[in-house]
Amino acid sequence: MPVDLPPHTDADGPALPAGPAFSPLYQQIKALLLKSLQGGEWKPGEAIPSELELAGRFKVSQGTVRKAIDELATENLLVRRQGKGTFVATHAEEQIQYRFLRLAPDEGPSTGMERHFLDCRRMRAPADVARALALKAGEQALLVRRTLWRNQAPVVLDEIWLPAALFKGLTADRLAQYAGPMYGLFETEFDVRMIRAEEKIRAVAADAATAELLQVAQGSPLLSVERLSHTYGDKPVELRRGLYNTISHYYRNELS
Amino acid sequence: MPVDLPPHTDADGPALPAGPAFSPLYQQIKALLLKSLQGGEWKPGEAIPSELELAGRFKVSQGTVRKAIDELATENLLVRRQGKGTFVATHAEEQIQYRFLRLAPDEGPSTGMERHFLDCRRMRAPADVARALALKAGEQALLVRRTLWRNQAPVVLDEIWLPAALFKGLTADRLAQYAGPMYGLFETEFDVRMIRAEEKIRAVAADAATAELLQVAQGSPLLSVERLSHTYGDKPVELRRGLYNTISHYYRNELS
DNA sequence: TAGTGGTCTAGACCACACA
DNA sequence: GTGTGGTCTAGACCACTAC
Repeated sequence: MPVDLPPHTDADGPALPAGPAFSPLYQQIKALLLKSLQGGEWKPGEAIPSELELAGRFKVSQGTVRKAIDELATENLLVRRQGKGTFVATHAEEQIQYRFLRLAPDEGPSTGMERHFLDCRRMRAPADVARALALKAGEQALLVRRTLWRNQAPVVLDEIWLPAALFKGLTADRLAQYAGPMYGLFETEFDVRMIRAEEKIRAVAADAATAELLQVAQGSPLLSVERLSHTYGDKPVELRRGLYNTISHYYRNELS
Repeated sequence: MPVDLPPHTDADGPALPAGPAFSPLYQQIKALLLKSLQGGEWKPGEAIPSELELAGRFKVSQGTVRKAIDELATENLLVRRQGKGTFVATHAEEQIQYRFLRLAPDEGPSTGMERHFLDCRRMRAPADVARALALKAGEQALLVRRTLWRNQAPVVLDEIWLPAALFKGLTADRLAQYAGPMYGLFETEFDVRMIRAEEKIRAVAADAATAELLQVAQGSPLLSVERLSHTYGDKPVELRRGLYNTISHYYRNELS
């Protein structure tokens, strides 16, 4: 690539205002790797080619490939394992903890929670959901509802909105049968990889229906967690509205 | 340093189980830089010596210093500025936004908020506060209470607990006079730098006193944000209990 | 023993800020 | 122009994993 694509600012005509800046070689390599990931050349959990091989393929030094991979690794798209190789990140084998779940119990270990699926319906996406998921007007969406339990008590009620076009054949049964994180099933069965998400968190009062499902009094304060998840290319593919009972759990966050 | 401190695993006796592992040179350099930061050799906002100079001082290559600085920069302890130098991170000149405040308004720009200080009292630390701040039994603490306002309405009520020994002379007046982030004042006036924090978030119901201060109905759901902030060496130096009215604001978070 | 990622070096050159 | 961080290279060697 360095032969065809000099790392300098695009040499062309008189200087444009707010020009194209400057793209380091390793950023170009990173973009190429990203394209391969997006194109499915390497699947989640698989190893990508070795640094030396990639360096040969792209005609750059190993150090340059390294820097590209470094950035993808800090973004959690790749995982390096010394002596073994570099692997595509996956939600399907997060042994310890669900990667995106920030809920921790006040006491005891942060073990997995029991999942109960309530229903999985196909319907026209409401306006706000359609907007968040960038669906065309009237496009179909799936609504999955489920609860998460710990110690025989419900803690979380999730409403999960998905573009129906991407998840053909998804049913509550299929969800219930799959062991492991939901995002793992999305990867292996529907080829949808969750890369990044934004959450908006508020405190709300439980309505009657929610109160019953979470076994709390109506009006009880609940944590409302609205998550918008994205795949490659920052494409939104899931809108998840969670209500958490934070009597014996809390949402943890790190600031730096 | 590489002369006196070979980067190999500590050569000593028969292999211990779970041995001391192995410390790369750049990690040792990083530790030395950290010590200088902690010791106040370079103050927040100041430039540290150039990479070349540090390389000379430590007798390592520029690349090794670079990697050490890289890590400190991604941890937000240092800030690199091309062409100018590398600077010690500071809360005192965060022009855009308070670094640790994750509260955003539903609409409009995330501008600064108006601060009203209610009081600043010195007292014996309650047991839970003492435990969190690692204070000795009966050691004195400061309790600062304040509200944050936007658009002539109160949004946040903070209870801020500080070790009295570190903040001699802190008063509500002094806080009110200082323009800019509170952590900026802590840096310049008390030489306490906030590096990292953990937050535990829950939904709670407003009690009578809180309801009045935040101008909401008693029992209204509020976001409870308990923040434990640390300086160098992971020493806890602030326990902050915030209650946020999330009617027109939300707590934002990024997952990856 | 071979292959992979991880560390370290030395040197050349580029982009940016500032005087 | 000088000094700073940023990029890129080529090569040596180390640590970990697997066979």
